[in-house]
Amino acid sequence: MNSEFIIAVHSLVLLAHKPDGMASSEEIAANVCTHPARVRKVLGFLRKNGYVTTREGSGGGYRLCIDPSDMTLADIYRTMAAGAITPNWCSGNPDMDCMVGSNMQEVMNSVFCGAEKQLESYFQGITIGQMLSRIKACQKT
Amino acid sequence: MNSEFIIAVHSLVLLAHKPDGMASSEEIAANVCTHPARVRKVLGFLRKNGYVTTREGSGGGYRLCIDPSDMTLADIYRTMAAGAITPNWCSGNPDMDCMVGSNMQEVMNSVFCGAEKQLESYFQGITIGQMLSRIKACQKT
DNA sequence: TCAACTGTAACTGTTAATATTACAGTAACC
DNA sequence: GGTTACTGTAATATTAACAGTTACAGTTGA
Repeated sequence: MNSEFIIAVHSLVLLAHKPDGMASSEEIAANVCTHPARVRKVLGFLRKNGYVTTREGSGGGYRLCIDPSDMTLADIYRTMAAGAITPNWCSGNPDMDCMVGSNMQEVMNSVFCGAEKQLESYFQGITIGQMLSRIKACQKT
Repeated sequence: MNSEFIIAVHSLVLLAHKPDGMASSEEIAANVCTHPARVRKVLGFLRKNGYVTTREGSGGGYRLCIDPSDMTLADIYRTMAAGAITPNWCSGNPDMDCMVGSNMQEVMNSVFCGAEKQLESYFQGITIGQMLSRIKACQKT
């Protein structure tokens, strides 16, 4: 899985946890352990998809604009990492003579298409709100 | 998904398709479109796990030693690519003060652990024999 | 006007992945 | 018994992907 998915999820959980639901890229970056510029890039995507609002200028930052219990990891996966488990390397070649070699790409593609759906349906069952609950549960123990 | 998984699946389907169930690394490599040395490395793993037998020397090569309908992609995934969708990049840090930042790794880990299981159960439903059938179906159309 | 932000693009360094080379070991065949 | 055709494996390029960083223009509040 790519790290932008992780950064997005972590950022949203953090925003959901903050009482005022707001934080700057610098504050988020320190919590995630990465560079503020990366956070800005990732949260820029989330803004374009309507998950957060941003305010530029002094005192600005990012704010959650969807109920954490309405936002699933599947939404974030589709936005930030769609196709992440499908390999970018292909075996075989449609132009070759052999039946196996020439059709493998198509069959492999359908296999991974199904795998993506399977993964999405799993992520569909996990919300940002639940992630926060799990974190609270960790804290107690 | 890593390419070794692809190479393994492709090689096994090819072996299952061949009338004598046998091929050399060079022949497989040409079909997969990679280098014979990579094929030998991957099929070495498969041999250690009992999926193929090898014969060195002249006239040697690789031979399938399990019924294609008994071998699932889950078996191959576990052998060649276990943990492939779990990110190697981690956000947060257990030592930090913030509840979110300090527990995110553990929670994220459990999420991807579940995702792995989900993926494996999907792959469990696809056998090498089925892959070959799908390829034959492609050919006809 | 200054200070604190976001939005982006460009660049760098590092790691991971793939391709390639090389050679020792092994078995069949004449 | 020598030659040829293979596997096994390690070492070494070469390339692509990824995370980190810098830089600066644009925006907003005080």
